[in-house]
Amino acid sequence: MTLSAVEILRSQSLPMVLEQEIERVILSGEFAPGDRINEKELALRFGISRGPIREALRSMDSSGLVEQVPNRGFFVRQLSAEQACDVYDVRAALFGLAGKLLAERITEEGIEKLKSFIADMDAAVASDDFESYVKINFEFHEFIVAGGRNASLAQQYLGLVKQLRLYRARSLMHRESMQASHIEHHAMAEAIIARDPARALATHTRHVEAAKERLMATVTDLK
Amino acid sequence: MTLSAVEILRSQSLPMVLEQEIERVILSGEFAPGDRINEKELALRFGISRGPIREALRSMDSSGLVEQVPNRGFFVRQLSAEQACDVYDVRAALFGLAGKLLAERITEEGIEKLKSFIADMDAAVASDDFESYVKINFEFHEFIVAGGRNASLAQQYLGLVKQLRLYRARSLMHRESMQASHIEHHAMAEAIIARDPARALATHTRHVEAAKERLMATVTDLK
DNA sequence: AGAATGTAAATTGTCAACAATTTTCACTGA
DNA sequence: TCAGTGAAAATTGTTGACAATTTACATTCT
Repeated sequence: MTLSAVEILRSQSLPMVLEQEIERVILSGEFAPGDRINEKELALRFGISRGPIREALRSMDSSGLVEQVPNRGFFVRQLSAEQACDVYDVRAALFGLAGKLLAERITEEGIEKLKSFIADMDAAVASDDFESYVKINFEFHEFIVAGGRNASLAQQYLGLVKQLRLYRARSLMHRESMQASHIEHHAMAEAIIARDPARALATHTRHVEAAKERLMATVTDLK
Repeated sequence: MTLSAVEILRSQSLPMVLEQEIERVILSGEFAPGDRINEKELALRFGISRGPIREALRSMDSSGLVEQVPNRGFFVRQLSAEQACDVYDVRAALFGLAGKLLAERITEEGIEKLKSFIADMDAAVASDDFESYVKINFEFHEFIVAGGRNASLAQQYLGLVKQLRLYRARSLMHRESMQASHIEHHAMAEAIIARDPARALATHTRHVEAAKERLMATVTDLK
């Protein structure tokens, strides 16, 4: 059921749209972590006044994408290696919960969908198609989180993933880690298909922890 | 090390202070869940214009305390029983992580502090002093979360606790559950003192899950 | 040359007014 | 009686202007 154009405009206020746009600008890397955000410049760019811009930025402050310093303005949030580790740990806990809930609640059709994700990634790994793998991998994780049917969890988790993109503002996955990561996917899927919540919790948590370790192994300044 | 008055004023902007004030008004129950928030009224109350009020509300929207409906304004967020359960599940996962981290990182002095919390609550339970128990219990939980030394975790966790106060806007703990709750505290403390992360994870997660079940047992409309 | 100082420019913080939308409520007609 | 209608009032959304603060930079002094 798709909403009509007018419905969308009704449900989306200007600052809400702005939020998505500014988010896009930041996550695209145009504004780098640590950069100061000039309100006037943004207002000019979108052809509106500073009021809605500030509202959108205040909202993004709460969700951890920007930081406000009184009288100095908004800055794109910068994540240190330690902070990124912290976020990864929280993400691991939440993803574990998502796996557990999914194991409890998944439907037969869900299991079929899950299997097709795994098969598609199998193919991508076999043909060393990194681009496809990253794309499917992303959808796979979204599927798991959405399948937990817990709006609070989904919101928090997605917020953390956005925050992590601020760390080094670059890809969170490297080609070399593709196979190792996918082996974990198999263990996760097995637990879900077996509808084993405890095992799903463990495998899903471990998957994010491993991703953290793989990423941190590539940086030198980890204290 | 306490900040000087001028330091505090430097670090706190008007909308930031407003946020705390409005939060206080909401959590105190003066504005009930579902109530519409009149911007003009708040502006008049604090003697300022609507701009900073709106900024503060936008921020609170992101953290889940209010909801904005385009052209209709801000409403105090209302949590259904199902939504409260969802939040509890997320909180349980985060608190489990806090326990795990604390078990890994707690100092000797931390362990002494932990023991004194337990002793104080033992005394409160023994003398059936519910008021004291609630107060110490709150500080005990804050201590655990802070001890995890993970800012992201602490922020998310505290946000969820605030959200839960919107459910029935009333006490999340009843006198009858004091003893049951405290038995769990002992198990948690044992795991921490033993510096056993896995057991800490399990006992802390279970503690919040049990709190959820105790609360939900008192309401009838749980689907 | 380099640090310190003072002034101008730029930027953020706040406000009051206006436009757009929703809500209220008296009125009408079946 | 009550659903429908339509203006009036109230409320939200947005803007441009002004005040407060910070930043940039040229000047001075050591």
